[in-house]
Formats: sequence, C-alpha cells, structure tokens
Amino acid sequence: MFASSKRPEDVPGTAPWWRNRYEQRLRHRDRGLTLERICEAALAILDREGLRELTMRRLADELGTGPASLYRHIASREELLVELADRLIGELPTPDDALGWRDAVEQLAHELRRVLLTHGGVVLLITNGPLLGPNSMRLREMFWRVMDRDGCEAQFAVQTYFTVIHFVVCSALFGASAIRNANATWETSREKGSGLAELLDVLPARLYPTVLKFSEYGDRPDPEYDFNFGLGALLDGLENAPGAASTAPRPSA
Amino acid sequence: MFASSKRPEDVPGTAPWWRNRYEQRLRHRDRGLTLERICEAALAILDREGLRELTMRRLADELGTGPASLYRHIASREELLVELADRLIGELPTPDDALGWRDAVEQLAHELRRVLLTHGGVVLLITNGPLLGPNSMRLREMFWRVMDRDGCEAQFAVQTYFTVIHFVVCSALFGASAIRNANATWETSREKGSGLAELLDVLPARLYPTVLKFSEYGDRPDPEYDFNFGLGALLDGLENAPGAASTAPRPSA
DNA sequence: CGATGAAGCGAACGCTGTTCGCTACAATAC
DNA sequence: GTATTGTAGCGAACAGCGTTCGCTTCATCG
Repeated sequence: MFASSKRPEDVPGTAPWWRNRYEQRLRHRDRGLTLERICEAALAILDREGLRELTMRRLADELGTGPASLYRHIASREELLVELADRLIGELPTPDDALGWRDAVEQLAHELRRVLLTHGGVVLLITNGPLLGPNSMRLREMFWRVMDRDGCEAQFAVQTYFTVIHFVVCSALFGASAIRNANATWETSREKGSGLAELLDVLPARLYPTVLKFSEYGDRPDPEYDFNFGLGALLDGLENAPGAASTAPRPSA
Repeated sequence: MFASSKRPEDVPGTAPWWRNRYEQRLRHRDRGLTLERICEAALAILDREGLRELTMRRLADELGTGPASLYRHIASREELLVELADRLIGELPTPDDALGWRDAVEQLAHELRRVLLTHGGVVLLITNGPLLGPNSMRLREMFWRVMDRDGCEAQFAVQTYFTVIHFVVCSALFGASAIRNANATWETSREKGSGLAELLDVLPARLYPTVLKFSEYGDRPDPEYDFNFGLGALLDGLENAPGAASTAPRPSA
C-alpha cells in the first residue's frame, strides 16, 4: 500500500507535518480515484474487518483521501454496498456445461455459498435488495438457461431459482453469524460461552426435555454437512414437483 | 449484603441462564420505566417506522425520558434487539397436537413466517445471533418434541429444524425487503421503477435471453404461493430422507 | 490566453450509541 | 428518628457516523 505512489511524499494516512499547503494542493488532482479502486478498497476492509468497520471515513483513509472525495464516484454508502454485493455475485463461475439441471443447480448453490462465506461480511448486503444488478441477472440467466435447456417449465424454474437462492443465502447468513460469534470479537467476555454447550448446562430440564435429549446433535459441528443435507432434501423435493424435467437421462449424450 | 427476605432469583451479578428479566416487582423509586415497557415501545416503533428509525433517542422520547435512562435496563442497543427478536419468537403458538410431524412443522413454519412478516423490521435481527433466547429454545422444543414423538431420529430432527428455520427466515427476509422496496420510502424517485418489470425493458436481450423468456413469471406476483411451493418441496425431500419417520399413518389414532 | 467544468477535499451539520457523574429517593441499619 | 447506602433517572457531553457545501486546482477546449 505504501508501494508505488507517484511521488515520494505521497504517503497516505496521517499527513506529515512538513508537507506544506502548496504541496497538498498540488497532490489533490492526480489521485486517480475511481469506482474500481473504491470497490477494491471497500472489499478489502469488508473481508478484513467486517461490515461494521466499513465506514466512509475508514474507506477514505484506506485510499489516502477524505470522505468527501468518495461522493464524486458513489451516491451513498448504501449504493456502494449494493455495488459490492453485485460484484461478488459476479465472481460465480458458469456451471459445467456437461451437468444436468439438478447437478448444475447444486454446483451453483455451492459456489454461491462459497463466495458468500469467503466474504463473510457481505452476506447481509445480499438481503438488502432484490438482487437486480447485472451480475445478479447473469446468475439468473445461468440458472434458468440450464433448466430451460433440460425442459423444465418456466414457472417451475423461476420458483426453483428463488427457493434455492433463499436457502443458500440464509444458510450462509447463519453460517457467517456463527463464524462471527465464534471469533467472539463481539465482546469477548460477554457471556463467556455464547455457544449452545454452555447454555445446555443451565437449561431448565422440565421445560426443554427434548432439547436436552437432542443436545448431542444440537451444536451443529459440521455446517458443511448440514448444508449438503438441506440442499439435497430441497432438490429431491423439487425434482419431483410438477414442472420439473427428469434428471435421470442426460439430455444430450 | 442481600437480605434473606429477597427472592432467590433476585441476586444480581450472577445472571440466570437467560437474563434478569423476571423482575415484575416495583422496588425502588418507580418511575415506571421497566424492561417490559421499553420493549413494548421499541416494538411499536419497529412496526410503525422500521429498524432504522429505532434509535435510543427516539425510543427514549416515546417513553418520555432521556436516552441515558434506558441504559439502566438494557446493556446496549444490540442487546435490546436480541431481546426483541426472542420476544417475537415467543408469539408462536404451540402446534396443534393432533397433527403429525410434517404437518406440525409446516404449521410452525407458517406461523414463524407470519410473525416475521407482521413485524417486518425485525427479520434482520433474527439473523444476528444463533437464536438462543428462552423463546427460541421453546421453538426448538416444540419442533423437536413432535418429531421425537413420531419416531424421527435425533440427528434428522436437528437438521430438519435448521433447514426449515433457515428457509423460513430467509424467505421472510427477502419478502420483507421486497415489501420495504415496494413501499419505496427509500428514495421514491431513485430509479422510478425498482421492480423487475422496468428493468426488463432495458435488459440486453443478447446477454439474458432466458431471463427475458421467463420474464412473465419473473416478477413473483404471489410470494405466498412461492413460499408454499418451496416449503412443500423441502418437506417432500425431508420426508424421504433417512431418519425420517413415516408421515402417512398417524401415530395415535 | 481566458473560460469551463469536474475532481478533490476541508470544514461543518445533524445525527448516532454510549458514558460520566450528579440528584433524588426507597430501603435498610443503627 | 436519623444516618447510611444503593440505585433509578437523567442532563450533558464524547467520539464517531453519513453526508453536504462551497472552495481550490487544473486538464481541456475554443
């Protein structure tokens, strides 16, 4: 980050006391502030420190400028977040063309989950809007194209899209919050054990007998397995719904 | 230090497993400010004006006091939100005892969805924590009790719980944001049409042929139907997963 | 060479959640 | 009865937030 600025005194961060006003004025024109650079820096902060730390001032600091400068490129913080969400969706690869619709959908679901969990802080952004950006549209297109190709009915494909996307996003949402809580940056000593295990020790057995009975499975040690379980069940159900094309025979092989 | 006449659960410092919320008593100077009243006022604001408007000052105003006074009863805004989320879950009725596990689960899912959509602003709160409050535990208990009664395996019941809850919450999440956007308080004239219909008019047909082809189903006119569709498919899949008890014969009839 | 217009940005505005430390008073102790 | 103590209520302030106003600077163009 300190690497290749255009001038040696062009060090971002705290302004050195020796830099006089004239030099400052010279500098301000060749900043090269672009939407691209802003989004990159924002994503970096988001991944490193989470959504709460992504403030306009912090972002401006990262770019070596003031908060007001950002507003020449973005309308508001909210709009920036929408832009970031769509950019992340753009990271999704197109599904393998040799796959039937069920496997392709499964692959898309896994990829979406991976992206959302990689950039944990971003999951909440996804839920803000109805996912209408260009990359979100590309996801729809990929999703529906493979279903259309394999003969699924339009309405079925549309509903499958929303059902699966909802499932994946929410799974990632809870997964991300679980990770966040596990890291316990959030007031480390708040209750010492925010996990279920500590809670079970003091749970009134008279009120919650079944919770206690099932407690050995209750702390969800393997979210990956649980995700596969839920997604599998969901796709099993969808596969047999009216409007679905058969998945057993490959359409072009 | 603490007189023996006090009730045993009255001991501060060592919080019971959830929190010191059984204080119905009017001990010291009773200016009328209680956790109960604070939560009521907060929920009123939340339902009327949304999460963003639920600020400590606004809440204090509603109660005819200053913001600092609230902190005698709650530790922070975040903790208040967790409390509110749990209270809403407490509104869920116990499922009809005559129902088999699948129907009971379906009923719970519908009730949860109803509560979440009724208090639209609260959905985001649900995703903050792992749902460990007393009422959330009660939901778990209700959920698992009926599945245990009907012979489902423990691990299956646990995974079914998380899968269904995730599905419902996320569905409500998108539903609530859709409602919020439809109300369009959010900068009414921002893009004139935030809906999909207006977007389709300008969508490049070369890039998104299938989206356009499916567009007549793409604007989701009936979220209720879509919810039923997704939930039905999910439960169909779960019903046939290993560990599930049969739902065809009623266990006690 | 003067005009134009946009990028950069210092300074400020009106918010926010939260804390400090005081006042007033109920409950207890003597 | 009086003194002590603990605490609910709260005025005032703090640090930080997103955002806006209006200025400076300078590449571009005629």
